[in-house]
Amino acid sequence: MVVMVTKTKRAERRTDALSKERIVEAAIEILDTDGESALTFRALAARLATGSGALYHHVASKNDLLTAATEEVITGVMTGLAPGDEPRAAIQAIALGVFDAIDAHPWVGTQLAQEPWQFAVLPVLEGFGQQLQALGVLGPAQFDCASALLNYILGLAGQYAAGVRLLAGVTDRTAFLATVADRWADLDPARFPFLRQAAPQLPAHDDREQFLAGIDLILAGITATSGSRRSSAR
Amino acid sequence: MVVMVTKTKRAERRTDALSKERIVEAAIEILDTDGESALTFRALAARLATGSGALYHHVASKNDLLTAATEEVITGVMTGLAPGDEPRAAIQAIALGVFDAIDAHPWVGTQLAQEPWQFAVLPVLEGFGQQLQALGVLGPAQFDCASALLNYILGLAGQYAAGVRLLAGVTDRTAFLATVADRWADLDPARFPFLRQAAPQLPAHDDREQFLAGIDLILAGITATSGSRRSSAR
DNA sequence: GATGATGTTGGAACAACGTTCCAAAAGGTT
DNA sequence: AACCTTTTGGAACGTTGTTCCAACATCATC
Repeated sequence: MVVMVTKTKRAERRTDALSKERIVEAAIEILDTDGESALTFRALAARLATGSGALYHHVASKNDLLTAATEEVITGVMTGLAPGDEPRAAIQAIALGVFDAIDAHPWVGTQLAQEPWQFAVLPVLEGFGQQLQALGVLGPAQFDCASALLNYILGLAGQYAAGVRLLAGVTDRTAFLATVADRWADLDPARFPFLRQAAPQLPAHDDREQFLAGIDLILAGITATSGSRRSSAR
Repeated sequence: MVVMVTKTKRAERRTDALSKERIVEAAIEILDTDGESALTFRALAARLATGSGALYHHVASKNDLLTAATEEVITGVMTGLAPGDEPRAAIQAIALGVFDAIDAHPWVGTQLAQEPWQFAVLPVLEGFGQQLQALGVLGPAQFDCASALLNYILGLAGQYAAGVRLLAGVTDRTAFLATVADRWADLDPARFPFLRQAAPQLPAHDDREQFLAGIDLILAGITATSGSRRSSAR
């Protein structure tokens, strides 16, 4: 009983001690509950009952903070994956994991779309590459395919995050899509026949399902082009 | 006096008169020459030899300004396309047009990746949809495929723009990619075998070529899954 | 021409932000 | 106790988007 209080006083001295982990955790809470625009160093300092200057002893900048927060979410996604799947299923699992993470934390989508060279994307790209290798994709095509998958996800990340940003309080995504559909339906019929025709299916569609459809499309392309025969549709 | 009929005689009053077109034009010049961070209402007012307040009589907000500038560039791309092409070639032409526009104006990439619901993306999506229809893609798959192509482009747009932002003055993109490659080569071999192996080909690769490879991949997937013949490469 | 009405201009002012600075406090070591 | 290092927290700085408002220009009407 008495042995527990031996060393490491530093960690236990003050329960409210500041640390990068605690700051990132508080930042994620603010981002999740009040949105990206609510994350300011003043709001963060207020929540942690400290001053802005103290935060800068643990965090280099706001960019550093957002990067760390994104990293936290993405590594959580990648470590939670079941290994040993069939390559195609594994790729879908990775993609869906990122999608769900962005669905739960839309600010991650903004961050990934805006800073795609940050560390957080590397585990995703690595995961794609490994599975493509397992799929039998050869040489430089591996990187092309992995990059295509990643770009597709990053594009959707930005789109999804922007949608949430436009909602700004409205929790109903269907209502948002209905608004977009209305705008599409009012477009010039001569210039936008396709969008006018596609508008009705916009509010009804399932984001997650369409996302997976895109992944399957790319996977089908990979299968078609990387096999022994080259399907030149000319 | 009840005489207040508007005659809408918005004639040209002065040659140096302010207008939304002139403001957008000046904004594009600043964005192109000095980068996205250089575009402030003060810098814009200085370049147009006026005050910030005057600008707000023609432009609602900075977002409005960026949206208008992006629209200007994208409509320029879409109207410059030669019609009557074969569908697959037409899709590639649209994609390459957007890619080249982002290459020439990296801030367009930022804008598209960040605000994908703005008007500027609609002509692109419409173009894809029309060509897919011509390709014989049926029903809801049209929208899935068009959306996949668009998301891929938007993801690459953000990635490309972020790369330029990180360069910040260095004109050599190869040098930037070499830096990234070095960082990849230093990764943990146990966790990142694929990226370490892919690193050497990073500085050498052609962005435009890889971009087209991704488009071809998606097109191959479309052909494989939606055509009359199903190329089951199993 | 003079006169209002209407819209434009330009610069000062405001609130908010990220960031820096620094004096006080806390903690650890001798 | 005395000293040094790290941490804290709040004030202050410079910059941003935006608003406000007094001066100005333009034009239909007297």
